[in-house]
Order: sequence, then structure tokens, then C-alpha cells
Amino acid sequence: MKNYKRYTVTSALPYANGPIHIGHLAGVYVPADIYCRYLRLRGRDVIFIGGSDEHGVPITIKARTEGVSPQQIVDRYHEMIKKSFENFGISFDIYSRTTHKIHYDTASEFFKKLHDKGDFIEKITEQYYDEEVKQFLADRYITGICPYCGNENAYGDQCEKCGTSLSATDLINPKSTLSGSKPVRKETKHWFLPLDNYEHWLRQWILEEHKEWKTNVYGQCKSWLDQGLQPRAVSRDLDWGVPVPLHDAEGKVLYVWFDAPIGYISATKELFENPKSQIPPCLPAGRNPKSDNWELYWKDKETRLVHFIGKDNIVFHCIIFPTMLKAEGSYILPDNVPANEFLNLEGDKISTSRNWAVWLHEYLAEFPGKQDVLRYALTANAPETKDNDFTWADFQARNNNELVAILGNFVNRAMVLTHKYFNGEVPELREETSYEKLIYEESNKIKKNIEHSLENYRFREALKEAMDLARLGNKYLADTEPWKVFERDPERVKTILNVALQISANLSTLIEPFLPFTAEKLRNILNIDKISWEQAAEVNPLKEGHLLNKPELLFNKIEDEAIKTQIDKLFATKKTNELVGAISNPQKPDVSYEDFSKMDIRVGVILTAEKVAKTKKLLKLTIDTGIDKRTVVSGIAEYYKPEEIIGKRVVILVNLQPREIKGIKSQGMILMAENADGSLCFVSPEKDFRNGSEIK
RNA sequence: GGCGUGGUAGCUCAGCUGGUUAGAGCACAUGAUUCAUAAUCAUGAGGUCGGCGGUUCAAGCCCGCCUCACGCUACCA
Repeated sequence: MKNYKRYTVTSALPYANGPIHIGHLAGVYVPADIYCRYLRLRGRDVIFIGGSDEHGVPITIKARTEGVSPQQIVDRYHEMIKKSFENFGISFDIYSRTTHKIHYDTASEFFKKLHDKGDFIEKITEQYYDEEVKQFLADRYITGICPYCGNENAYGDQCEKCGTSLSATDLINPKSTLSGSKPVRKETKHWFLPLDNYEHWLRQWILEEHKEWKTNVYGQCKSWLDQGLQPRAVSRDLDWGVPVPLHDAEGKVLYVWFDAPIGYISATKELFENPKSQIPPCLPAGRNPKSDNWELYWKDKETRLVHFIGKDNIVFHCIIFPTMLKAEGSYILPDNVPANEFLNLEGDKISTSRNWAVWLHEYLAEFPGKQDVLRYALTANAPETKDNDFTWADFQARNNNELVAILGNFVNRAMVLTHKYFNGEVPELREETSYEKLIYEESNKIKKNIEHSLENYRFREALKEAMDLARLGNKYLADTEPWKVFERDPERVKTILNVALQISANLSTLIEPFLPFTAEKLRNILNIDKISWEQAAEVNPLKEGHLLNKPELLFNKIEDEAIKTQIDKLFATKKTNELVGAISNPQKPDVSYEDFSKMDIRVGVILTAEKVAKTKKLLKLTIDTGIDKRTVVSGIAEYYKPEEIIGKRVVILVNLQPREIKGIKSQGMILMAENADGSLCFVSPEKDFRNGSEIK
């Protein structure tokens, strides 16, 4: 493996429209923090970059619905996120935000350079424009009638009623949500990054030169590359974001996915502009940027750039951003992108909108002083290779059976025994037996194992290995039984407790990346300063006669009630969600009888049914409508098997404009009832009426 | 439908280029022990390695088909 002089570590910029939850932590921030703390402990030159991603359409929508400005929204969440990260001990060198001026300048400059080099292609397309407020409308800002299900309030990108993804130009009677006026189509120009031109290079760079990337990352990249890349728009018509830095670009901003990763660069610049004021309180003293030149961290070949992200970000960090960097020309490329999978909560997907999450700020308030317990539980069960499940029962078990019983207990045993026999002074090391030599060897081996695991982004494994040192300590005490030996051979006990305390001191270093608060507490108990990684498990850090502080428990048991409270809270959320789901959609506006009577709805019967090839949802049906026998394509394959529904009596809208679907002309629409969960069922006449009977 | 990733002990996961009786942690059982937050230590039980078929002297690992989970993508009344 190449030896790098310095490290630039980034963690995905959280989107500033909501707080941080355990999914973000387990997937991105905890592993990134462990990695950086480890590197710092080893004295490596490293910067750890974070910040809020504050642009994009969802924030403008949230602002609009709350009747405040986008800036107010992002201010609120940025502060909240920043504070909870600090409290949780995520040791960013800087936690910046994409609304800072330095970011606007950096992103503009970046865009401008690519533009001037002719790296973009320009395309003119037609989009809706609101003449009243003189603005192009993002798809989300347009509502209208869904052409498929008739929902009156479909959004321009998606109909939330039937789940269909739409293009704004599909909507019937489009309406601007800004002014309520009818938008007009207008030509607009946008800039596209021609990813397809970089395909060959990307294939070589990823598929040939980075075979060591995690299989999920590598596989996802290969999938994208094999499907072929398309030019990607890097600008939007919007008034919230970094303005496109060109003369003819009024009302246009950089697409949030273009500007966000540049945020890593602008945050780095900001860090070096004013390093002193930026030191967050949670940063350990031995903080590390060893140069004062930000460019070294982004442009020097001897810098290792690592992006910690969740799996939803793979394409941006492995394909798009590297292409941007490559096109710009002066930047280095990521050496690795250790993307994690997702964390579920008690068996269900974490969901911000459904409030199905453990929110960091709430955890910190409800479990004060227990940052490390969550860090431990999330690391031990990190979704490194597949989606994992967080349960409160597991959280409790990790604390009680591992942190308390193995780590906390070992340290406490060594401390209590030393106070009991030697008044809290580190006793002298007398004659060492082969067992003590074995302990030294094993300790050193454990350290090497942790190093190897961490260098390869295997945090779960590394944590387990760190705990092995506490296990070793417990075993050592059980085997040597100092409480028995003391009566007949106190000299031997001196050696035993000396060694047990050395193990504790080494633990304070080896657990530091994972459990920084506990490491600090342990050092206080032992009354020692930080021990460097290089020294840990190499020399005995404690001097004979060194006075220890009073024993203090590193962890306390978490009782069932505390866990029950959390589970009850989630249960209440679930109940609320069910109630919300049970509320029927409000009645649509009145229609005239005339409008209704335009629809020709008939009783029909299904004659044949077959799956449409290469689709998941579609069945091709032949219906006897009483008028004729016709073909209808229906999206019900997830709920009905073709053979089950032949002969089924159904209700069909026969005069719906025919539409070609997957090359099949569909004449009409089968009426279905939809349940709250989106499942569908047929609507049939109660009696055996003849085909072609009209429904009125 | 296509592509990707995963399906190994009750739970969470290791298993390198195929090679002796498939491993670890937690949970469980038994024993030891009492310095310690009834914590610890030892031993043990527990697996047709998602299913079926194939290649091979030999497959958890290779190939084919199927199935389930998650993601991307297509198509979608």
C-alpha cells in the first residue's frame, strides 16, 4: 500500500432540512470519526471535513410551507446538527456550510474554470415559467392533474397519489404553486457535464485501478458504467443556490449536487484561512494539519483523499465528483470511498418523514454522558457489508454485556485490587513469568490487528479487537488470581497488578478512536496523560509508585425501564403513523354531471392475461367489454397472477384515450380500489350482470 | 424486467487465489471462582454454509436455474 504524507477525510454533508439520526451516524460520521481519531493518534497529518449541505429544492419547499426564508431553515438545522455533532464527539477539523461566501466563491470559480475550458455542453430545453413571479419553476413547484390517476394535486415530478413519477409537462392544467397562475412553456439554457466523455477514463480508474474498493461500491460503479453514462445537468432554474457565474445566466444556480461536493474544498479553504477560531471544542489537543496551505490537501499526489458516505451517494462520489475533479485538472482523486449500507430501526427503514428514527439530539438529551455507548453500539453493528438493524435490546445488551461486563469491569477490578493491596500506587514489576511475556505479545498483536482493520476500513472488526485486550485482561486476572495469591506471595501480586494496570493504560489508547469519552475518563482514573499510539503496548506506560485516582466506574448498567421508554416512544410513533394512514384523502372539487357522464364505464370480463415482458408491474389483458374484445395494459402484476384472474368480472373505463405502453396499445383502464398501503383490488358488480352494462 | 450487493450457529458477523473434523463475539447450558456493576474464567451444546442441479479427486467458496432482502435502473395504470 502506498505511503501517503497526509490525509483529507470528508464525510457526506448532511442535508440541512432535518436533524441527524442514528442512520447517518452509523453509516458515515462514526466510522469517519474513528478513522480520523486513529490517524491523529498515530501522528499522521490529517484534516477531517464536514459541513451542512444547504441548497436544493427541498429546502425551498420546506421554507415555503413554513412561511420562512430558506436561510432561516438552514440556519436552524445547521446549528442543531453542528451542536449535536460536537456533543457527540465527531471530531471535525471544521464543520462548515455551503451558504458561506467562501463556498460561493469556490464553487463559482470551479464552474467557471470548467466552462472556460469548454468542458460543458449547453442545451436549451422547454420548461415551465411563471410570468407573474418571473421565475422558472422546478418540477416540485408545479401542480396539476395527474394524467394517470386524475389526482388534482399531483406534483410536477411525482404524483403522490399513484406514485407515478412525472415530468412537469405531462400534467393537465398545470398551476404554479408560487403564484397560482398558469405557467407558460419557455426555453431555458442549461449546462451539462458530459459524463459519457469520461466513461473510458472512469472504467480504467475504477474498474482497473481500484479493485480494492468495497464490493458494494465497486459493483455499483460497474453497474452504472455498464449502463452507459449520460450528460448530466449541473445547473437549475432556481433562486436558492450558487448563481451560475456567467453573464447570460440570470436566475440560474448550480445544481445542488454540483456545488455540494465542492463544499469539501471550500470548507478546507475556510479551515486554513482562520485555523485558530475554527478549532471545535471536541477536537483532541493533538490536532493535526501540519501545513498552512490548503492546496496540499487537495492537489498533492501524496495526499490520500477519502470520502465517507452512505450507499445512496455512491454515484456522486465515485462517478460525478471525480469527473468534475478530473475535468478541472489540478485536483487529486479519492483514493477510497468507503460507503456503508443502511441502518434499519427495530425492523423498519429509518424515515425522517414518518419520524421513524432515533434522533441524535434527543438521544444526547435522554442519555446524557452516554455518547460512547451509542458510538459502541453503532460501530459494533455498523452496516458495513449489508443493511443492519438497530434495536434497543441490542443497544442495552452491548452496554451491559460488553461495555460494563468486559471493559468497565476489567478496569474496575485492576483499580480496586490495587487500592486494596497497595493504596492506589502502581506496584513494582518484579519477576516476570512466561505468562507476562505472553500478555505483552498478545497486547502487541491486538494493536497490530486494530491497525490492520482500521487501515482497511473494517471498523466493526477493529472494535472487537480492541475489546479483546479487555478480555485478555480479565483472563489474566482470572488465571493469576491475585486475591488468592496475596496472602502467601504479595511480591507476585505486585507484578500481576502492575501488568493489569499497564493493560488498562494501553486500553486507554486503543479504545480512543472508538470511545473517546471513555478513554479520557480512563486516563483520569489512571491519572495519566495521553499515550501515543506508537508507545501503546510497546513499553509499559505506568511508572512504579505512580499514584492512581479513586476507582470510578466507566459504564453503568442500563436498566430495562430506560429501554422500555424508548420502545414505547417508537410504538407511539408507529401508532401515529397508522392513524395518519387511516385518514382518507379529502374530497376532490365538485364536477358537473355533464363531466361525469362523459366517462363511459362498463362491466367487462377478463378473457386472457399475461405478464408484459421485462416489466415488474404490468399485465396485458384482453377484456370482453360487451362492445368489443380489446387489449388493456394494467399495472397490477404485483397483486394478481395472470392465471388467477381469467374470467374475473371487472369495471373498465372504455373511452379513456388509448395509450401505448411498452409497445402495446392499451385501450381503456381497469378501475381498481387502492388501500392505504398502495395495494390494489378489483371493483366488480355485485351481481352477474352482462358484459357491456353501463355504470352511471 | 435489467444490473449490483447480500442470504454461513438463536442474534451480529469472519471465512484469503476451492483442499484436513466450517470459525468469532453476544445469547444459552454446565463447571470453576468471588477481586469486580451476579460481573469474570473454562468447557460444552448449537450449522444439510437460502434452495435445486452441475463442474471437480475435492465447493460455503466455481458454473446454471430458482428464491428472499436491500439498492440502482427501466416500465408503470
